[in-house]
Amino acid sequence: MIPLSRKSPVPPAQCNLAKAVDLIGDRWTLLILRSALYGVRRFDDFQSELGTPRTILSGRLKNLVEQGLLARRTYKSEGRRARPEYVLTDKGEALRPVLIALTQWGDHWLDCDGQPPISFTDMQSRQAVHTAFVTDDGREVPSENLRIVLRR
Amino acid sequence: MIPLSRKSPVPPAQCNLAKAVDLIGDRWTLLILRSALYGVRRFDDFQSELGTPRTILSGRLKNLVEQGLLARRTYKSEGRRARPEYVLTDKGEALRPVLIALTQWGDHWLDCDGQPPISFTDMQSRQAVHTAFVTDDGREVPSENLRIVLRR
DNA sequence: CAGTATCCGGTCTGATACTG
DNA sequence: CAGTATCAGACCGGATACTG
Repeated sequence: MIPLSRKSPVPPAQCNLAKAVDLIGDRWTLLILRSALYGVRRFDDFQSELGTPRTILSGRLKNLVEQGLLARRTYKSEGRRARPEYVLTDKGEALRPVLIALTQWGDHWLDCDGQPPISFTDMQSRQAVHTAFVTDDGREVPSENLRIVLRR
Repeated sequence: MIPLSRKSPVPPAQCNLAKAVDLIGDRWTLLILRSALYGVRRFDDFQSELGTPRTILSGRLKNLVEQGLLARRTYKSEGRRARPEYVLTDKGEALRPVLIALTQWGDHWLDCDGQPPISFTDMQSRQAVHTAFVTDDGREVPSENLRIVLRR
């Protein structure tokens, strides 16, 4: 078990986790990003899929654009009217591991009865994939073996 | 870039990500779990570290206990009065990879100026560690190579 | 389609104070 | 220490209606 401690090694205010939570820690934002990671780009597609009130969705998208997780672009296919679309930036895409890790956690711990509705495999080997900690030379490290290193 | 899609392959309502967001998707809960992962266990330690209003903290802890992420126990060291403490369950501990992945995302994308305040190494080899997707036989898979598999 | 404008009711928030 | 009680204000969520 984790040893008792009176204080975290890094105060929460300095921890970027706190900032990340400010950004994406609400009921809709993570779900919007989920949809975006699956390729949804248009206002009404987000809206009908998530059921988000339009006012809220509008605000969340605006905020995600301001924060640089989504880019608002104008898309025009021939013979059709131009439409805005919201596509993930690199910064937004980089959240994919977080979202997948959380999804897998939910599949394992929140939905014990059935099979998880979704899983992930390596396109090449077709093997199942899970999230883990690895060293830079590719060895997997169990989470009990992690040590925290502070910068001074 | 992610191909355009009108709908996610799994509707959000069936996705356990949505349930997970309901559980931990608010300003305080993730931060409480962060502290817990660092070994904080006591009400006032959470409170003074996070600055959470006591009423809120009380409610969040209660909720986390109900959901099975924390267990409320009574701890007594000799010569001292018994105290309640909140310790992570296995279910709560299992969120560690999610929290670390999000922390590392924040360190990389939110804090471009400085060094990240914290990093993680393998206790044994002392090498730096990052979160990644791996196959069951331990090969790392880049996130572009993930394929979604739906259960029918 | 892709939004903005408004409005109302509810929840969250945070401060203060009090108890075992 | 570890909470509960109370209260005012901010913010959020959802419905409805209206525009380009």
